[in-house]
Amino acid sequence: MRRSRRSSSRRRPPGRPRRTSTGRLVRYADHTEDPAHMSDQTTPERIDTESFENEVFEQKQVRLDKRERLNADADLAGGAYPVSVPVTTTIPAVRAQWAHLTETPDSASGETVGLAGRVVFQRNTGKLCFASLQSGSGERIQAMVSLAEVGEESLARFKDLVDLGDHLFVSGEVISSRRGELSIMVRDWQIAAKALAPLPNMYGELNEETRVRQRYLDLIQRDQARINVRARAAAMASLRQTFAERDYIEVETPMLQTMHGGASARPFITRSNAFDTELYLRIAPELFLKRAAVGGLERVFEINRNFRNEGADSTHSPEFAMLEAYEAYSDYQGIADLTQALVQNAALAANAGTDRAGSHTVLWADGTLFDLGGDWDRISMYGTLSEAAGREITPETSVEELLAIADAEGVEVKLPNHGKLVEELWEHFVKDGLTRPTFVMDFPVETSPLTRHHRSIPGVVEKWDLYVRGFELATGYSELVDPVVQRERFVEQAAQAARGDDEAMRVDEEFLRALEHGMPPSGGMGMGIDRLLMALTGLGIRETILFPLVK
RNA sequence: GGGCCUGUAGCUCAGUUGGCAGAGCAUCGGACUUUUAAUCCGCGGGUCGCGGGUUCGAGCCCCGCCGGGCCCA
Repeated sequence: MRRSRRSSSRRRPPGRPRRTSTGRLVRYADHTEDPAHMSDQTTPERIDTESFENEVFEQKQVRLDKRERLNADADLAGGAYPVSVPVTTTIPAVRAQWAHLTETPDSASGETVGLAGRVVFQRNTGKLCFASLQSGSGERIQAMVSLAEVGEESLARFKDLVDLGDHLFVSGEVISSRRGELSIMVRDWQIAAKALAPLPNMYGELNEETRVRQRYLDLIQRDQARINVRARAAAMASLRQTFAERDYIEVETPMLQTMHGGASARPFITRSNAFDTELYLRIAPELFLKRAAVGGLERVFEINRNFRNEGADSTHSPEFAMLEAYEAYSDYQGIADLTQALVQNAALAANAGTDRAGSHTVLWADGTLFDLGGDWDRISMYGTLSEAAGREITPETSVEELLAIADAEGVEVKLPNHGKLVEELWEHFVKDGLTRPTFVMDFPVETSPLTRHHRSIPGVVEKWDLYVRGFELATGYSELVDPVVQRERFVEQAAQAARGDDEAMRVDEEFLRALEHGMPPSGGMGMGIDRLLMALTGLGIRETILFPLVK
């Protein structure tokens, strides 16, 4: 239904039509442009549908009208959006303290509390109204508004002004209802914040796109959405604690870089007005963390965002959180020990407060129990590839021979060289067979330009990939610290870039200059934080990121 | 980049062979002092993602574009 109203003097010029997520055009008066509070109290804001076709669907118009009524009889501190409400406690605290009341229906505590929550269910009868209030944590408590307790006027106002989705403050006695529901028998109530947009159905699920685009609704509506956020926060805190226990220092290195490096990936390009130059969003923090290591930060880590201008799917996001850590006088074996501890401690943190507390076995969203405990296997890339392919494959195996195998197996490799072929073939033959978390050790040299050559096997580098749940969760190295070899590797990468490999690195003179001052022998590691959460929760990457990039 | 699926009311979704645009919840009006997705009675609410085309007639068929998902490379 369309409401037509005469506008007051503050009529806006016609705004551009807004487009909803489904593409539907909606026109409405933009109340957010009001100079907030004074206008709330003084200016009637009416939607004018006659001259400007500002259209607001009925449910929103009803709420806009209620907002005005709330503001009309309130002082500056109150109205539809009061500056504060006098809470004395929280919904979870009341539930915890008075849980026993539910065992004896229709009982009273004698205690008065003030609390607030979002109205998620409403059951209004003639002289007794029920509202379920939900806290941010998802816990609920029932408010009961009775004619006998609040009087006719307050009850009528409640029924008139309170909608599903509003934040509501109630003050009253903690009781249990006749059905045993823990409740507040309201004596005073107040809108804590008026919702103009209607709450989605609280049963059933939002569709996947709405869950991602309007995560706030997802968080209001779905337990798992709240659990995911908390699991991520717990895992992050756990990572930092594990590092702190080992005397690591956390640093933050540049995200805007004049030269991107530290990984094989295509960068986002942006522009600095001040420097009048192109800048890259970093693809990895590695080259700065190594500068830190040169400077004497012997145990250093960073948890922050990287940006890679590549495809987005269920395991890749253009921006993603990454952990990198470097430890002087360690190596790729030592850093594997650290990585296992980081992940296992994070699993403990994710399980804290569940029935799996103290266990390394995590529960995935599909119901699978996945054991991250124990010591994880460390297998050889060339060894397991040879075994699976049924023929000996070594760093000496020729490109021609590898290409023949690839062709026979239908494996395509862009710009093939020995290293890329071995890695692709390994993924083809071996990767999918891994079920337990596994370190895959000793990679070909071509694809690892920042890694030290193996101490005893020619042609391979001291690098591992950690596979969990079928994807690469982390990668670790004995770091290359020889500046002469590092320069040779950069030059080779630059040649590949010149041949059209836009993932190859460029020669980074500033980084080389730092290395020439001497970096201690070190183990280094990088881990995808989003992927860690995927391993802990069994979710897709868009579920582990609170607000994933959407077009 | 290719293939398949998908977009309809505030939310979740139906929509038959091309023939008046539907349901549940939500909203609006009414009844109800113990409800649990309350119930009962009644009324509204639509740029069918956008733009073309075919047709007497398009939510449906065809073409293009946009958004989303899955699979493949």
